[in-house]
Amino acid sequence: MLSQGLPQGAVPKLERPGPLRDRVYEALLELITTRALQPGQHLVESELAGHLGVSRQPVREALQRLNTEGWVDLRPAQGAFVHEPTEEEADQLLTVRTLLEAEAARLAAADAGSAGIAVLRELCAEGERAVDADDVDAAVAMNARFHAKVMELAGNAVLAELAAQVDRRVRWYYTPVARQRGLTSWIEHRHLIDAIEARDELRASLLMREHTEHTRRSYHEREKS
Amino acid sequence: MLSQGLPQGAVPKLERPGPLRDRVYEALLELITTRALQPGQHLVESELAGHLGVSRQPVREALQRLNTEGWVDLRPAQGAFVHEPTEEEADQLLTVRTLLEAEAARLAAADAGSAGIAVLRELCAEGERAVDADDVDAAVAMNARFHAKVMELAGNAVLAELAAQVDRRVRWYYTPVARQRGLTSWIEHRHLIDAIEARDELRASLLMREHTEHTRRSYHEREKS
DNA sequence: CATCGGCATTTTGCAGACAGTAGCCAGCAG
DNA sequence: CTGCTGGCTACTGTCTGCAAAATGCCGATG
Repeated sequence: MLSQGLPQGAVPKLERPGPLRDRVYEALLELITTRALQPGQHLVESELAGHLGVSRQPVREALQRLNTEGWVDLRPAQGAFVHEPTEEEADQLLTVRTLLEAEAARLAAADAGSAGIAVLRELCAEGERAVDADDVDAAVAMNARFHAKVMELAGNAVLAELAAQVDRRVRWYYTPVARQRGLTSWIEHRHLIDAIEARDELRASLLMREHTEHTRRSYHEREKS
Repeated sequence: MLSQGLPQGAVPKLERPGPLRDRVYEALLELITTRALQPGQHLVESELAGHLGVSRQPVREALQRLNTEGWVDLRPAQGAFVHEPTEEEADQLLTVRTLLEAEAARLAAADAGSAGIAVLRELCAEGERAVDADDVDAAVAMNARFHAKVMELAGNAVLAELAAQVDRRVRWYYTPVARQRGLTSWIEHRHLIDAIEARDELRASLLMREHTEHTRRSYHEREKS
């Protein structure tokens, strides 16, 4: 009897490696976002396959997905290239992000429960601690989790999925500047939570819009220096 | 210097069959949107491959793309199933569409040229003619082109791409009802054009929001009958 | 010296083959 | 009759092999 003392939970589904293509996908995405693969670089299937220790097929499927999500450009009969973000595209992407996040804030304000608000406050506090400790990586991570939680409270799965993709790309483009503005960001978060708690949809939406627009402004200011 | 007098665009690039996976993708998408493949149906790779006269590989890649775009659900080690839209999801999708279209209308109002507005009026007139002729298919097609043109005038490629995906899925969900309301729709289009021409961003945005919301209302009314 | 044509290499696109696994049915013990 | 177990089937996931297309280079030529 092997199946005797399994203490409940903790073993949801017996850790399976999952489809290879997904792991390849995540590996490549990691390499791209960390700039290990630079924009414009030519990605050779067999090269990646050899480097990751798999065949070309999973690599192909991962590249297909990265292509539809806008991370790589797949030119027919020529191969995959890491997407090169232009100024214009970055700006447009930020516009869309502002739109999606503002709507999420509005929806969250419309029907957030006290439990969700408590979580937001907790995340916010944790983020501020990270900033105080000068732990930039942790602060960035907490920022992402905060926005994701707001999105979750909005209760719109479609919106959440789109925002997740857009957000990730925005973060890719704006990482340098995003790492800069740590403190003021969390003050704005606090105000946003207050608006959500007050069920003030309009104010929550405007605050979030302003909040994300600050990123754009920081970027353009940085550009001058 | 050969590349001298090429009057920009207009060169069809010598129609080539294009990658097989793309054609498979479009074929499958057509089959799904036309309900030839019903929601929940199990798609067997070898079956599709045989039916289309190609190998499994292009089919797999097409399914991957359809999966990331939300048309099919790809359950590991079990295969692909046509996505089954739920009431909740359809509603959420419509919310997002409203959001994107309204923003597009605002942006279009912000910087549309007279040339673009002329095209809109032309499309509108053509749509009305189709309605008068009771040509429902043409009217639906013109409606899609009209919205696409507004999106183009917005000048935001990222927004346009997202909206294109969302719009197509919305049309899939709401085809029965969408075919109904033909005439009033074009009156609203006219008002929208007026607002864009007047550079009235707020009014354009609100009109578009109202316009797309009508679809939701029509759907819920239909539900009762 | 510049340019054009052809060749070789590289890389993708596609097809077929093999292994692993989930689901199902029959058979059997209780 | 019911519940379990074993094997079977069909499908997916992955790997390898082959042919076509594009690129870049090199030599030939005006």
